[in-house]
Amino acid sequence: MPSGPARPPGRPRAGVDAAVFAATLRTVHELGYARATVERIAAAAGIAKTTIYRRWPSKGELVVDVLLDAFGPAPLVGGTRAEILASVIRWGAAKIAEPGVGDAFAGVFSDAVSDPALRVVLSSRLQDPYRLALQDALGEPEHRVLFFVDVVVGTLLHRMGMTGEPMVDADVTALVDMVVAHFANE
Amino acid sequence: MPSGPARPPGRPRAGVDAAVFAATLRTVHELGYARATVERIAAAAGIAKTTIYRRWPSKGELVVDVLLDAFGPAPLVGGTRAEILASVIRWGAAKIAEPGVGDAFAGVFSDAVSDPALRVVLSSRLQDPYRLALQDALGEPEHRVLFFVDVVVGTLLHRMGMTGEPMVDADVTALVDMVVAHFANE
DNA sequence: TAATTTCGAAACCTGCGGTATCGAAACCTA
DNA sequence: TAGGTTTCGATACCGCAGGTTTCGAAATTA
Repeated sequence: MPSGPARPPGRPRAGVDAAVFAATLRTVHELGYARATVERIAAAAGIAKTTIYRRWPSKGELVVDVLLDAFGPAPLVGGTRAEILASVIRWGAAKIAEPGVGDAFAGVFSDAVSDPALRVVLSSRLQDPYRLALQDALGEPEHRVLFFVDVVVGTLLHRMGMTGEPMVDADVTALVDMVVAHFANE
Repeated sequence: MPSGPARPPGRPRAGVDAAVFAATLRTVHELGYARATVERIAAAAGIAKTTIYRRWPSKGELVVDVLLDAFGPAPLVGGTRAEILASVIRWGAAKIAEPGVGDAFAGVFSDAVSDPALRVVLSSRLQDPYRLALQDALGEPEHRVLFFVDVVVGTLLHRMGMTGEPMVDADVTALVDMVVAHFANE
């Protein structure tokens, strides 16, 4: 028998992560980021507020985990550099357009502006994995990929923040054209 | 006699706007947007918190006025379309890099994400004047200029929000190159 | 059954945006 | 100088959200 680490004594943790993630997106989508209080999210997930704070140290870090779960790994397969760039931009735009995802992203980004600790979490846990994967897939230096992320994510979030609606397809296409023309030169 | 509107009776309003604007930028620069409370801003300006709330209905609208004062009119003089685009991008980047301005911009933008009323104010009082001036100077339709603003402001604010520092000159140049190549085609 | 760990419910603290109150100060008119 | 009007400063206050503490009940192992 592969005697894995024996289960420790005591009541086991309930598997509530998926329910909390879904409840967070639903609540943020319905009420907006600021009115989606931790207490309301817990109620929507059918658990107690204290259970959330036992797993996540702050609302911001909870939302970072929600976004990691919502985005998943970036699809970086593709032929030419232009195709890779276009597909990752369209993938990001589509994810941000999903109910609650854009609001959650803009909200946690906003919180991070005044919270250096959260900014580190956002940068290291959410941005860095995609940045490293892009550096690898494109063979670009770090600062060029960081600029790419600033342009794509910044543009999509600015539209979301100013209008409350995700960017329409025609403008996503313009973004793809502009960015690909700038980065695809070999 | 040019009987202008006679001064109404009662104690005249003190001219505190300039002091409040400066105190807001200073406080936001030193403490960040969230910790720059209205009470601290008032203290830095040497006035009472109630005096601020007599003039501005909310912290968000105060900061919008601060930004209007800090940015001033956009410099849209210039020869070619490319020159106009480049100069307005560099002007925006330089303003956002001024102490407190970038933090205040990112902060009020963040607040607007969850506050539709503030979003309307931000859009109509801050974005629209520059958008209209750009439409006029470039002869571009509204949706193209809105896309331009999303790209430029979104990129600059994303960099500011993720790193806490304004965008360095080399990256501003890359932004200029990319946007000009996309928009300057006649 | 005893020990251990998590859960839920509730009370609680802190800080901030925003409001209400009220006496003092500054101005105009008579 | 006196009276009316408006703004100012100080203070207390309210609502709400993030986050903490407490404690008894539930779920598991040994």
